[in-house]
Amino acid sequence: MTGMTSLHEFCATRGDLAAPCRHCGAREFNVCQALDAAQQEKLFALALRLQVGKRCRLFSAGDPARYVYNLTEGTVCLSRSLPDGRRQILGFLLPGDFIGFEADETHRRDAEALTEAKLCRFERAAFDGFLEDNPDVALRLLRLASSDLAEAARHEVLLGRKTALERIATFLLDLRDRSGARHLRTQPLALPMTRGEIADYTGLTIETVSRVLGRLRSDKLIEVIGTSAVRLLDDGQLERLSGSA
Amino acid sequence: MTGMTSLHEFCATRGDLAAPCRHCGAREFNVCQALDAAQQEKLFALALRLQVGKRCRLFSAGDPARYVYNLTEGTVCLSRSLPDGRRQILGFLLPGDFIGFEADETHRRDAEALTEAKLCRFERAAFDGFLEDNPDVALRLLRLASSDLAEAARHEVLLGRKTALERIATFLLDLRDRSGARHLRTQPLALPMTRGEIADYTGLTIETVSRVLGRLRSDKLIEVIGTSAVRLLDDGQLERLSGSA
DNA sequence: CCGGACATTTGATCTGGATCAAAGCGGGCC
DNA sequence: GGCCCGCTTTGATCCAGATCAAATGTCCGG
Repeated sequence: MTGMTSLHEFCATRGDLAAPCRHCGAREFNVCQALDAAQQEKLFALALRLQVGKRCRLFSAGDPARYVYNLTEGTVCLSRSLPDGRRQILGFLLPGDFIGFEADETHRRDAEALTEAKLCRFERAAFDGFLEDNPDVALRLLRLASSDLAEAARHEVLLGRKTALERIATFLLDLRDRSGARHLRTQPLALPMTRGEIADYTGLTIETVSRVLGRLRSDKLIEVIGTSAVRLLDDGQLERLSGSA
Repeated sequence: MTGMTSLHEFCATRGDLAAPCRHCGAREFNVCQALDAAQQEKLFALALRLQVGKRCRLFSAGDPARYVYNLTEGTVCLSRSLPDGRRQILGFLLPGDFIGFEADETHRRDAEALTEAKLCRFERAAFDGFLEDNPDVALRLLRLASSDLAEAARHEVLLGRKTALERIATFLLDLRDRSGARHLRTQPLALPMTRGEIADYTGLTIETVSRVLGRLRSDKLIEVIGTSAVRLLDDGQLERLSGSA
């Protein structure tokens, strides 16, 4: 409990009072992408716009899955932990990512904001209803879930078979690509997560993450800017070091 | 290429010549579950029943995703490999599992039969059409994809944060549970995969897998029956050793 | 601009699992 | 039923990354 903000600190605005979707940064991604005007209006009527602070826990594994979310600003991480506290971070979510959809009524992961974040929140029941009325959206979501699955597969390869150096190179390149796809700045590339969070994503320790970043820096493959940004200086070499191709 | 059978060795029967769905062992699972009679008939009309031999590669990462499959008998493994040959097995599929659905037009994984296997194969385009006409099936598939994602998350925890002993205990308990859910025999529990495949699933080496199984055996937590079966002798202790609870 | 708490880096040592190297063995095939 | 060939087990050694232990930054609040 390190000063974690909680649900009652949400600063919430009703859908009809918030900025309309056409100004939303996440509009062109994922669920919201390619909704027609009528669909968008209906979906937006179900939405509650939220802003949450750094370290805010959106939900925890085991919680009833009452809501689904669409991230519009900020970074959120999904993780799962073992009873003794060891944690595996499953991924870092960026604006446009869809969060919290579960097969049954229970969350299987923890979701925590790494930065201040803004989200659209939907009641699960209402969202399910929307999906039933809009099968094309359900199909889009199915495609999204499939690409999440492909991404999980790449992460499993990273965790099961890559060396520390390969893991960090892969992490940096992936983050750069994902950030770029969302039109976020990639040079320098923001690292909204701590070294500890990078460690929990890559299956390493803080010290190893730090040492590998140090080595990449002294090899002039990256420039480390403060503690929360890097510049990738040699994509080709990083690619080679990533082990993926 | 160790005697791998390939596509032309498929022994294929047309849908209308094969045993009807009502005798299919996979009928009560996944996609086929709870289809009404009319839907089942339509879907079956699209199906080609296949039988493939041990080591048969169904598809490889990078292949165009022309078909989706429903496994009805046997075991199939999904994997991804690095260019230098290191392999990560993502999961072992049992009868009832649905295989090969992709977000775009390309497979992202390799799929290989570990035993002789029977499958229903559907043209991707025809299957997509069926989904459009049957939104309830699309929703079911979406739910399936979500639980696959939850399973991938558990596997990421195993690969990123568990010890060798915890990995093997987890693997054995999971396989037992999954086999049980499909009404397969669990005592003794069949291990249709080699030690090398267990190693590639758990992110370990063959030697470590063998040593850990040896230790579990000498601790009287399992009985090793030949090379392809085990008996779990102390679920509570295995559970504790699995690190998960 | 300063202080102080926490994040990060760096260094020394340890160790779980990998790697290298031989035996066992099992089960498919004739 | 016997004979291989490849799988599996077992043993000895090694090493990448973990752990333990200090420094050093850095950023935030006052």
